[in-house]
Amino acid sequence: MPTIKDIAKAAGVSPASVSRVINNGPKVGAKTREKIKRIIREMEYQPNANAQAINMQNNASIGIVLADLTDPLFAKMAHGIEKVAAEQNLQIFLNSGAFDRASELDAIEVLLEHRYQALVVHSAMIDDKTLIDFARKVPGLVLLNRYIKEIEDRCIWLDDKLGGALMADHIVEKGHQKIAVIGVDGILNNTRYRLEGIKAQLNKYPVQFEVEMLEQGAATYEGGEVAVQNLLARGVEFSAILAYNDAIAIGATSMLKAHGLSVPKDVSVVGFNDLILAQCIKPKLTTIHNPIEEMAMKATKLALSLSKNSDLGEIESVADKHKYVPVLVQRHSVQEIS
Amino acid sequence: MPTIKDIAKAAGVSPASVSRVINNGPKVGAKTREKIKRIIREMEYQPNANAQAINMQNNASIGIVLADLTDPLFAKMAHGIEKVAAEQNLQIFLNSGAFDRASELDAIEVLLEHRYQALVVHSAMIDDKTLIDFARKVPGLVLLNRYIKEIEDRCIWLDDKLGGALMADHIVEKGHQKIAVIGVDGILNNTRYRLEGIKAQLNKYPVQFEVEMLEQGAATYEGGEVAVQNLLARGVEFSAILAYNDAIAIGATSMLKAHGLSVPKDVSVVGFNDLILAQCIKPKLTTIHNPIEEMAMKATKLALSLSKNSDLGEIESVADKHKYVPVLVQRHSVQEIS
DNA sequence: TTGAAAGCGGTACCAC
DNA sequence: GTGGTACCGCTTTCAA
Repeated sequence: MPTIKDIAKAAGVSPASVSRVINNGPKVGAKTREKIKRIIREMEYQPNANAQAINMQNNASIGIVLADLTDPLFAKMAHGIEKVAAEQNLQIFLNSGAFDRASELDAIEVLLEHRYQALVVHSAMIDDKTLIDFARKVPGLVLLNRYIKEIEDRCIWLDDKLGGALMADHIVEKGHQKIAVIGVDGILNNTRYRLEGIKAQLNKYPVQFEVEMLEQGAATYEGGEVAVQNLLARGVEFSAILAYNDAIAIGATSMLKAHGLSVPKDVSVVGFNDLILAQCIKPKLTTIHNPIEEMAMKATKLALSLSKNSDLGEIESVADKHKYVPVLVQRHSVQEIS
Repeated sequence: MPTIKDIAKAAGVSPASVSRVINNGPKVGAKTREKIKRIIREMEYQPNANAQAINMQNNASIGIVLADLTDPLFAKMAHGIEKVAAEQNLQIFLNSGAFDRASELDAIEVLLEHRYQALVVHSAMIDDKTLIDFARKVPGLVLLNRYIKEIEDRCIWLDDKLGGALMADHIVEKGHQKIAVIGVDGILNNTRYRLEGIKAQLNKYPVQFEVEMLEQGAATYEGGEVAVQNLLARGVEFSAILAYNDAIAIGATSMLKAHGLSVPKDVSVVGFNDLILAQCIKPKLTTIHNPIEEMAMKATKLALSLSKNSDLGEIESVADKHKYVPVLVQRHSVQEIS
């Protein structure tokens, strides 16, 4: 693999000139430039990005860490990030955490070692404190889909509490009183806030949320099946299920059917995220729209500008611009009861 | 951000010793080692991966290029790659192509510039010739989900023709004669081979495949809806649909229902890939299982070993080990007719 | 316009 | 064991 020196030699010029040509720099004679370009092509020269990075003291591409590649929400995030990267003609380097604290940490560490300046990280398993440290150390690090008060200006998050409230409100307005909730194990803040939102909203009505109505499991289709299984086995009565996400909602629906319960006739179900999935199934799922793609785009832009210019002088309130609002999408999985 | 020299100075040792400690090298006194380690921790030193790479003449992580992050099949690929990367304690750098020739090319180029030695690329839009050139230039480059005869030892692919045949065979055996096919636009080889498989198999029966039975569109849920719309609008008669993938099959199902046609009573539908989606919907989709995750794992292992040792001395036939076999999964979207 | 040379942050060989 | 130092591939002054 030829180096810049090989090219220089072959072209009878100095490495400096070759470098100038590579970077479209000024101060190179037209014919010299042409000649060098030709040689570069002939010898199939490819600049060594590592060597470049070491000199430029930075890495222009944008690094992203995703907690879990298998979550369909991921695709939307990645897509959003990709969009703005493409606009700016930047490459993205994705490092996955595989939903486990150590590998999430590892992923960030590696990106840092490669000196990526703009980092978008979607961490599910790393604790606040560690993240705060990272954020303080790396100006271009932005947290996607996570809220940490101390560094809220570096977070892009969804108002999960409102999301929970929306679900609760809708279902109560439709006359439901016995409301089961399927949450998710783990330290995810999303879960906690959504649950808080649900409880808070329920309390505004004469509907009490009892702990036995809560079932926790995996954030998947199978998780939904199991949760319903458990609910039924425990003999709890419910006319509605509020699920942590669409996959769970659909798994739940399927298991309900398996037990001869029809949705929404016997049980109403509400999902969360509004993935394409929600529209594919019968009945179409009533769910909460999660503007994750927009959020991802925003996070990317923010990371990019922070990495270039640590002082953005944001006048507007951070909360207004960094907090995104979920919205209820009514479809056909909820029925009014009396 | 401290460098190795800063650490050396602070510890009162030479950069060489620090380097040894960082790389767990031998020939460092126990106390010296401890001292250096302490300073490294105190100063929060992080090795510069770019500088390391430039010296080691290589990049240990594995680079992957995926044609399209929004395809759910992607998640499975990524997951497979991730699995083996984790086993080997390697990081993966993913660069997405966003389903467009130029960016796929770009993605490969960038990975090459960073001198990644092991590359797994899933390219949908780049032509054979270009890919062959890349493969010849880069020993550790493996093509996932693609077959190119000239470099078949560097490809991991699905027997798409067989997949098509499986679909055709199944549907004909169930008594269907009027069989519509929904394919996909673009240069994807998968489409072509599957279609060939379908036609070839159909020809073994007294069932003729007419070109008007073919509808091409996007490989998505919406694509399936549109395709059925068109089929119906064109007035073609069919009792079965063979879809390029599950998403299309589900979109088609939905549109059929919208037109008062029930699956499988009025129309039978067969999908492809056997994603989780296929089991979520009603009726559960009869489809072709695509062992893409296994394939991805294999491709990764292959890339890794090729990058280390260009001569593997594979005794077994390449085709046996690189060609994967799709299998029919019967569920409830196909009905026998007479 | 061009080239020489000093780094960038490491690694590794060679002395001691 | 430890340190000195040339060098990896490239960028960027500074002179010429």
